[in-house]
Amino acid sequence: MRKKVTLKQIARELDVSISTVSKSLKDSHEISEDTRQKVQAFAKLYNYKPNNIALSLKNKKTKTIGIIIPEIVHHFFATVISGIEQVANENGYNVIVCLSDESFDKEVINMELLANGSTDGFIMSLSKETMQKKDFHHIQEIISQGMPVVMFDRVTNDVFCDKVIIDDQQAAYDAIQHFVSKGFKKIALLTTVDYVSVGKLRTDGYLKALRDNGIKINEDLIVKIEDIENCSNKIESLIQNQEFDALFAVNELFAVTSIKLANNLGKKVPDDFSVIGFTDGIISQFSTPSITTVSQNGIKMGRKAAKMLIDRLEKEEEDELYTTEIIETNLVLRESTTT
Amino acid sequence: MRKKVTLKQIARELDVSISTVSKSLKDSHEISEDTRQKVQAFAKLYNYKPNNIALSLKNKKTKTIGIIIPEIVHHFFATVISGIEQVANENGYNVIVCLSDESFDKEVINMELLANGSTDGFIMSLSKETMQKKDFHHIQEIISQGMPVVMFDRVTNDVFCDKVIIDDQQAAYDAIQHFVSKGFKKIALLTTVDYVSVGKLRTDGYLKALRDNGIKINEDLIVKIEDIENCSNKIESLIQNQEFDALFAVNELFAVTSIKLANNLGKKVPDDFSVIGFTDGIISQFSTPSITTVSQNGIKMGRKAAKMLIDRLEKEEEDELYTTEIIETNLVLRESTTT
DNA sequence: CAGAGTTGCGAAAACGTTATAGTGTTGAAA
DNA sequence: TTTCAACACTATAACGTTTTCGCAACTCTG
Repeated sequence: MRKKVTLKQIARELDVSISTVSKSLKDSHEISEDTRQKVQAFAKLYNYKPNNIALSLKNKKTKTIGIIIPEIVHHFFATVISGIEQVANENGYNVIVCLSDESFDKEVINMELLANGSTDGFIMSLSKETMQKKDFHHIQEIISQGMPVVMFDRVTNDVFCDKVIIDDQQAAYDAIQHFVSKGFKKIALLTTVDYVSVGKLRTDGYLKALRDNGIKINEDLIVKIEDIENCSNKIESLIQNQEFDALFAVNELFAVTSIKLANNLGKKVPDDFSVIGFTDGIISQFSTPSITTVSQNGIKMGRKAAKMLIDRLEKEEEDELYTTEIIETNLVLRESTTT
Repeated sequence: MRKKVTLKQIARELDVSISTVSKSLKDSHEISEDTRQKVQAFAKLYNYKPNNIALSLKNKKTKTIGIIIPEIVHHFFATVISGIEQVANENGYNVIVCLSDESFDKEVINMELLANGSTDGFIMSLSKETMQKKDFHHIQEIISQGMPVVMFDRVTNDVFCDKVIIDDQQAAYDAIQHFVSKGFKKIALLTTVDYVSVGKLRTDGYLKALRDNGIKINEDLIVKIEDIENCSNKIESLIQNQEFDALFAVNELFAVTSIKLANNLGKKVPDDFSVIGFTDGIISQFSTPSITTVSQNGIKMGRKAAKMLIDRLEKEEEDELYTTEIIETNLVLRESTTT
């Protein structure tokens, strides 16, 4: 077993000081050509590579970004990580990923652990529980220690930091507008409970669009789903008992589920009603019919978030001006809507 | 801004030595009850937490696992990460994720970087390019430095280390056996080029099952796809020009694509032919018809891999006996096969 | 009351690195 | 010959910890 070689070992072997070795490897002019070459040759032979941990301790920076997200088995989050990783990689950073599992406690524990020197900053999306509790002290604490945080997608106004979001309300508005332009007036909504910020915003966009088009809001057409596992009943009841010609779902799962249930109940999408979903993931692309959807570009979000974080890390003056970047969405037309 | 407090600062404030502070916080009996309480109170007040980097340097272990995978926007890999993260978390480890993007160079660079002190070990799945080149020197090198590596899914026999795989050949065999038991004899295969180890193994299982059942192998029914982006032509040609009553695809994408194309060509699954895919991902669950598939339990693979790595990390005697764990698969029956 | 043991604390080394501040030798200018 | 600079290198501190060892000042014991 060939253990990693250190400066000290090289120094001992060549009978020079550690400083000389370090400087030789950095091509310092303080060291004679002769010595430099000797050291460099030796270092190359033994494949010397500086120890990251020692460097981190010395430089007080780790070149590591902490990512805290609710889950990873989720197309959108996976794309965001992918985007973050791209930019991180381009800038010599690594990413360390922690999953909160939608749990407040896990989010807190993981962040506090990583904040003790393991990362230079954080990119995060809030867990459901955190949003529900509205307790952000762990994030405030970390920011007040001078560690930058960038939030994406699931953000809160209660914390001052950089943010990357899509304009959820506008995106939903556009989707409804699309329906209206096709002549649909009876538009159902499948959404989440209000404490999920993005659900709320998308609902707001739906309501605003209806209002702006002078369409009366029918509460019976609005279904708020709490438990994503057992959403079938509510959706079935909507399809069976209400009359509507279009349906807007605030996520992929609701969209595909409603299509499947409609099928079972003898209704066809888009013949009996059109469907627009949210988040352009695998499901929307590959279900039959494929689903028209509001596409949130996760890669772009991730790249932007990483760029914002690294920018802040690499300029020394502390800038108290936080910005919120909005990533544009677009409607991807597929088979679940009539043309 | 309240910067993190260190032992040194506490020592200065309380006018004791650093050693005393450190020992007090560890409840050492060397320190008087009085001093201990004073220090602990102060530390609590200022929310002292030891610096991970300093600890890593001192202990020569980082409590961090490096994960190197080809991509993350991929349901299977995401589930594996999820499994790894669970076990890592339970054991006080963090995970640092690097994506090779299927590139040999990126795989090498990332591993070498992390190997310089950043992680205690690796869990990895080979990139396509690495498998094609059959160049594993970077992995050998890291193992020879005494850093444990666990490979999963895309592994190689050329490296001695712990591995976690599914029995690809057997799983494929079972899928074909299922077809045969339903009375199908003309079974098509949609597979990858041979250098993708799992593709090769699944193909072998297909061949063996046919042979064992005395079914003549018809090369016209075997389609090897190189470029996953442009697989439509080959698949269409298969569906149009060949006659078969069942189709086995070595991944989800091939399965769903063939169903969609069949649809376009006026054929219905499972009425005209049955389909079994591989990997139980989102697509198989949500496509219409939903797809019968060989389920590889990614979570389980990840958990197992993490367990193997951590076991090796936490026992001091170097064990040269490497094991290969096989995670069982099972056939999830859905709508794409007749019952 | 001398020697031994206990108590409570501090000094120092170590992990691997870099940067700053020396130090001794040489050669040249005054 | 003195003085000063240049050269080539080393020593040391620092990053934040833990841990071993040493050392006083007590408290017993006989």
